[in-house]
Amino acid sequence: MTQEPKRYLITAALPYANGPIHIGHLAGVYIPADIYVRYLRAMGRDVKFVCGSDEHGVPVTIRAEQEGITVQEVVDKYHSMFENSFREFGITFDIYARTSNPIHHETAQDFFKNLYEKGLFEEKTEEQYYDEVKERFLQDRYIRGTCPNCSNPDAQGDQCEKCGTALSPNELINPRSAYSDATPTLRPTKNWYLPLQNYAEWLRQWIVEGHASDWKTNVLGQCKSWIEDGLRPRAMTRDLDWGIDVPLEGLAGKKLYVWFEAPIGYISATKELTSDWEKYWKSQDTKLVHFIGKDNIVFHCIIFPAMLKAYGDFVLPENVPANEFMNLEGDKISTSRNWAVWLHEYLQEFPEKQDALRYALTANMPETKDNDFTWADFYTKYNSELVGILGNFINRVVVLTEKYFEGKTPSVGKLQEIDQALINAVAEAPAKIAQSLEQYRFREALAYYMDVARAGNKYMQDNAPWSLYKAGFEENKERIATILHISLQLVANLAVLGEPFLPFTAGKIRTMLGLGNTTWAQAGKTDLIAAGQTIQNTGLLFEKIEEASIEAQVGKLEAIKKAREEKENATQKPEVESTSIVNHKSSIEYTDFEKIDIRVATVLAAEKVKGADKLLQLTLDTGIDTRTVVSGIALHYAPEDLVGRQVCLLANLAPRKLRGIMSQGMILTAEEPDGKLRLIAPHEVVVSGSVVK
RNA sequence: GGCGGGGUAGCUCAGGUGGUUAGAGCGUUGGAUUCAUAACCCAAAGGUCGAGAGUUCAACUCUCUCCCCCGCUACCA
Repeated sequence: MTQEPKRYLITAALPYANGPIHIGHLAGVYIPADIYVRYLRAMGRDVKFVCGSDEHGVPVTIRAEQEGITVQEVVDKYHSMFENSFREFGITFDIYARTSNPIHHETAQDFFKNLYEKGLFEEKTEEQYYDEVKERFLQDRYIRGTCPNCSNPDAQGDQCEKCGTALSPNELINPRSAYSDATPTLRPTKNWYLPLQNYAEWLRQWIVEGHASDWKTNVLGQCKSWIEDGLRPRAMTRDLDWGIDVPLEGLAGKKLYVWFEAPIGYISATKELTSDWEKYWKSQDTKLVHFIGKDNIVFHCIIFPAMLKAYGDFVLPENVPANEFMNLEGDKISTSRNWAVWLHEYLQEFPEKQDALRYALTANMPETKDNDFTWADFYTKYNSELVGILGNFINRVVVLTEKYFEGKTPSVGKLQEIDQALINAVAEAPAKIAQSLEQYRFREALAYYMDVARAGNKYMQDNAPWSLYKAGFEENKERIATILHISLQLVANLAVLGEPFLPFTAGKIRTMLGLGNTTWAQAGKTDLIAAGQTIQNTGLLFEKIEEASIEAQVGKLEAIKKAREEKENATQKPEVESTSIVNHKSSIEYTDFEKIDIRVATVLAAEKVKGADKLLQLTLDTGIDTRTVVSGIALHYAPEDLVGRQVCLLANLAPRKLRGIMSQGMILTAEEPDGKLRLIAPHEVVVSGSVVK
């Protein structure tokens, strides 16, 4: 790092092919990456910018089911949508690949085989939910059941869409397969795990010690937290239909874990791009930078580097400048709830306004914390900054040049102090902007860029060439010429420096000035336009946005919100009417209660769970069987006091492993306000197995 | 419950090895100006730097406790 890297490999997170690109993706990943890359290219550096669609995993299969089309159709649809909208938006990937490409399958399988043959995986056989009817293992999302939180009968095994609670399949009441409605059973299945704990010390040194000063605090903190928490083996294969086959014999229906193969997509995309790909991946003088959102930190900072290390030879990321999230009008962006500003829609509804969005999202980039995008802010930022400061400055220079010099660049005369001051300010700008960009401080870089335009406006105002013109053009001609000459040079700088941030605008300025492609080396110079060069007034760079078009956008979002609220009210309200009963949870029907099997059980044995301070392992006589239940009451009851006691057991709760012990039910307790737990039991001894209702 | 990040002007955010009047952009108000898309330029108002306690000659900056937001995670069941 002390010396300049020979080449750069820049990756942007692979967008997942189950929904369109929205402003959150842009602000978090694609805009910063593209700015960085455009800057590097302007610097004349050797850089490759790779990305592609991530097409495997469970959610695309769900999307296919919802839309009633094949999975292939889903990924094809989103892949081409991504490709088009990125291109139109000016995100300049050197290659936009896809993980369904054969070259990716081969690369990912080779990677797996390499680690497998070195014996770096742990094989583990575990119980997984299985659909006996369809004869397949069920991923979390394919298990449906009643949400324990809001009683939504169609909650998925990983999350309830209604109330947003994160779930695991065991939490669902009455779990059933999404395919067949059959009750899933547990079946053993073998999978391959990457023992991340073996890389913990190496990761700690590399990240916590090695990158303490150059990685962003949010990234560093998250990594530290993971490492100190203790890394565990992570399954690199899954029981799935859709994905890349595990390259071992006799393993039908087993695929590579998406988060194993997706980052390898960066490698296969580079392979597809150039036969020289190894130079970018295996030569230590390459600087690898991953642009991602904060949700991807663990995969890019822990898992993928561990994989690369395990394989050997590969370069590791020099930096992973993850951004936080962009909210929309105060609410979290959500694809499934349709709460987003979609790129393809924006491009259609605001034609030729790519830079407006690029500007708003860069100026407000969630670099250190979550940020909020509002249309009102977009509107004022655009009208007051892009139109008022940048566009207006350029326009006034061009118009004055037209008026006073027939649109030809006048020659520079004797410089005054005020001219020199501006020239100096312009000369300093590129280094300032570059330094911010090198540190991934995009907002700051953009602000410095705008400062150049501000300086231009001030220069105009202070020199007021129009006053000199009125006072007498002939006697002031040299001075007016000098002022406009310098102003035009400044406009040229706005094109050069603006290329990373506002590429479309930069292009338009170049056309006006008759500049060819520019490089960063030209930035800061004030001889970019020769005297006599004709300036073409090609019209305003930025037209004001009408309030109506913003109102339309806000209205669109309000409609979505209203529809959602109505839907929620409609599904959960009707019972609660003229009663004055205060419910802490939403009402349920008797049929909901009927699903619950509570019965009295007698404690046969009780012991503390090793290594857990809150858990007791209980053996219960339920009247119908003898079963094990793990309960978090160790702080409230001693094991010996429990033997022989009767307790109430929620008997049909899905089994769940706790501290390695399968718990087959739940003991009911009353929780006092101070957190003290008391067992619920019948007042008199009853027959074990008596039903509570 | 634990961990990580954040809580600084109306809005979006900078900043600080503790030390004179806490910064920027936008917004607001006033002024100046008219080349320019009522844009630009100048100026002002506006903050008990999440709350409380402590350390210190001195804290927004350090320590502790607490509250709120975002994320991760667990021995919630």
